[in-house]
Amino acid sequence: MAISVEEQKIREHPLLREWVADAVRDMIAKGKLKPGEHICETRLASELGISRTPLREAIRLLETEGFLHVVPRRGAVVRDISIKDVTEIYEIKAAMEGLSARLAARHFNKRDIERLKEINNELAKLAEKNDVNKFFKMHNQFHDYFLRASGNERLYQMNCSLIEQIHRLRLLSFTLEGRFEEAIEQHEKIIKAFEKRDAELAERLVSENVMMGYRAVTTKLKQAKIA
Amino acid sequence: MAISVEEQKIREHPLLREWVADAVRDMIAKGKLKPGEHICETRLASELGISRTPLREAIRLLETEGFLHVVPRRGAVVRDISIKDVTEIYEIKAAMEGLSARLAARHFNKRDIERLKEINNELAKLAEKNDVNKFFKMHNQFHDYFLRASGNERLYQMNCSLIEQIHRLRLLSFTLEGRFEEAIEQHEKIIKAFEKRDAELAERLVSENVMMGYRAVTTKLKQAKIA
DNA sequence: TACCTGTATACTGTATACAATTTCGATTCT
DNA sequence: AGAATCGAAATTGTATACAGTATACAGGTA
Repeated sequence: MAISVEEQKIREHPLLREWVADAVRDMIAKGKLKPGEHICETRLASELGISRTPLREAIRLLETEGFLHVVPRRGAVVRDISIKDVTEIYEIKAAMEGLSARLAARHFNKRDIERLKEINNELAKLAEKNDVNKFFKMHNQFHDYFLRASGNERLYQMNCSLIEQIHRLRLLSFTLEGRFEEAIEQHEKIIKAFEKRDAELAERLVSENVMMGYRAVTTKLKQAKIA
Repeated sequence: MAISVEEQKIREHPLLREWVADAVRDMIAKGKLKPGEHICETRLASELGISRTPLREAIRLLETEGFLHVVPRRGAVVRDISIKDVTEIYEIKAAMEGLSARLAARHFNKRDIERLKEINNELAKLAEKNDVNKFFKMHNQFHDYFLRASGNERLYQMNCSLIEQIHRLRLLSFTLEGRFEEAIEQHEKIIKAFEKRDAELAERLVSENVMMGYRAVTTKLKQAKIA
């Protein structure tokens, strides 16, 4: 039996503002809130069955996350993601993930390398099955591994909030022909760099890997714009 | 005649939440709110002469900026900046500023180079006068120049909110013996790299320049901890 | 017709009121 | 004495009320 919306609010999120932020992000991802659309606090709050206070606090969060653009006394509008935005995000992402690889390489041990190999093997299996969703999740785990291992908590958090904005686009990009194999191949090279304890090489390869993701995403984006 | 606090709130900031955020940041910087100290919304709001609503919205902002740590249903505490935090921030800052230099180098023209030289000349003059505050401001302008010229708006914004957390520490670090000269010298090398249109070199030099700032800050920080 | 201008309406910004939770001290029990 | 428990006070979370501002539209004027 389905649980009520009321219960759901409490279950995963002790705080309404976080539940609301997730809900709004979801509405944007699903296209229920369209780019450029103005958000009326009164209406949206009543639609979500809450008051304006937690919604407004969620809006502040979504603003810093880049989902909304807020003009004083005019309210929030859903930000459109242009190719320019995607470029900006990927430029930063490449630098940050590259940095994390360099930092992580300094104290990577055999166990870490093994774990990366395991993940990449899993990716190979999922590629065979052509399971885009699971591949995407596992792929993120690969990258998360050295972002976390970097030991720089801020780096990890900032990267998370950055890629959340392009979550959907990234997912979509994995439906491109040959995308799986390309990623797995590059991951292998990255693992080898870690094995050689070559931090600079790892940094460069990860950066390049990210920028390959960028090309995939923009390819998809252009396809979508035409269609 | 001095204008009232009420008027000041409106004058610079059309929005109370922004005025409040500035005020709280200032209180933290001035030590009026100490690290680890719990923020009581009711009390602080009345102290500032406002209601809890805009204060709460400011708290959300300051949380993402790293000034406060918020535990659900327990409120916000002022975050202490440890050496670990400073390290994290500088690692990211070095990568981001380096990136901005590389990006900016691609479309830097003679006018841009001239401007950088001008700033560095100003810095030399201020160093002579030993004017720490003005030197600090002008120094920031130097770095802001290519952060803006990178054309990556997010990069600029993210870097701003990052260094705001260590504003005071950075200012303090310029009181170190030989810090002025060191900075000016490195700036000259950076300018030369831009002149040569060597983006990679510019990136590396800027990164190194940032990490030199890191060493200066940690030196001061350790001095302060002992004193 | 094009352009003001005034007014009604809708919406955001701020304050206040109420509910739920946590904190802390007094009290009791072991 | 120390641990456990209960309850009042304090504090956060949420809802609502009110005030000020922006928007849209009708009517008037050049």
